[in-house]
Amino acid sequence: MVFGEVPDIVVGRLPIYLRALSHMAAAGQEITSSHELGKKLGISSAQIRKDLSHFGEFGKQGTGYRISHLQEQIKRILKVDREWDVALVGVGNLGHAVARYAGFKDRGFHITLLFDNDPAKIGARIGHLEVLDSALLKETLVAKHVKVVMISVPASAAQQVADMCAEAGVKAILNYAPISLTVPDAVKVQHLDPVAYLQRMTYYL
Amino acid sequence: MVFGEVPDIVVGRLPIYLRALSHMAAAGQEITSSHELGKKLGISSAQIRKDLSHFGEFGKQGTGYRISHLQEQIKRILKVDREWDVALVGVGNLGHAVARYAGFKDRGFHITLLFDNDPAKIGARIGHLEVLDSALLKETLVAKHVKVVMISVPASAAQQVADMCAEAGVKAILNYAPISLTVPDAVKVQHLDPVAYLQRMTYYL
DNA sequence: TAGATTGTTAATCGATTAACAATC
DNA sequence: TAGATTGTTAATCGATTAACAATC
Repeated sequence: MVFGEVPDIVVGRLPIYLRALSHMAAAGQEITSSHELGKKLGISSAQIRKDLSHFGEFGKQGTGYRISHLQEQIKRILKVDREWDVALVGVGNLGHAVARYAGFKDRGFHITLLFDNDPAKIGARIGHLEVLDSALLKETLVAKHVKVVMISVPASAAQQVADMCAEAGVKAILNYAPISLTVPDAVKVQHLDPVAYLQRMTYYL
Repeated sequence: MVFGEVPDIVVGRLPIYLRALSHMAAAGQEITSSHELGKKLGISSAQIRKDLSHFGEFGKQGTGYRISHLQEQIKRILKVDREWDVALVGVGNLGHAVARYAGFKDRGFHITLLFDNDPAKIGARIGHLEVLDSALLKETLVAKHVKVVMISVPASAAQQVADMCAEAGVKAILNYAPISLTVPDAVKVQHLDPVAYLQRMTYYL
């Protein structure tokens, strides 16, 4: 049933649904139900139906959801029915691995720019991309209209990089550095700190 | 004030608080307040005080929190006032970078075992660790009493690895593979899917 | 003391769940 | 038709916030 204020927590579950649907599709499955999906994800079927109802009606009573159709719809809602150019800043150990990771392309993201400030890395090639000087970061992001950036520089440099991204008109930052970034309201940030997730689990041990 | 059922969402914020406190401490700061911490993290001061109140009283009226003391207390609560042995399964691109990442050690985690099922990788060394055959995974985890595992194998193999970990008595799994794992209730899982986070942000673009 | 900040309570706000009519 | 499952409403549950007495 639609519109306006969809809770962020609902938006956050859509990629999870999409991921599960992709696996079902890859296994040749064509139809699923809120019950099946919920069981697979450890979420109640009611929640899945409620979440989806914020955006429209995608299923059929008595039958469930056609997987390909639901995938298309969620991709459209999340705006990953296209391909976003992504810049990656910092190509140390982790950044290098991120740059080589093949899993972005078919889920809506294309790494098109690499940056580092280490003279030993600038000019090097990773795959078919050349590592550019971070000094060119802001102007290049502006020139190429890049809206999505991944940051994998050391924690000490991450805020500064984020500031430059925000000034360059970037709207989404995925931060691999173990530090909480502060950005303007118009910019979204997600933090990817593996240790924080580990610590969250050790509480229960 | 204290005990029993602390909401998981509260537990999940403690590592974020700890991370911010570490940065303050590293900058030489000795005291902070719920207001300052909240501002830095984009969280209300009331929420921070409420969260902490689940575990005890760590501050002083009129003054705030002594950073070193609050760090110690949160580390104790999260059980990272010790060092956990961690096994890493899968040392491809990403796993290799994870194995070399230096940021685990001083936050409570020590990677002590590496596994892969690729004959070309088994026996190789990464840092001072030798890559072991995944065929030995279960028995080795049992023998070494490993409770924490990171999985960075392809999505197609992740569930199988998770199953073996659960059987081996592992209690916490950090999953880098882009798939939702199903595990027994006694096992905690956290998923680290960068693309899911990116998709969550493109919704707002 | 005056100012500041905690820990806690109660009120508000929002998210999840249960239930069911509609309908495939 | 009988069985199944959706989309939606209302009830429940839980988390966040506002406010303030206590007190450093």
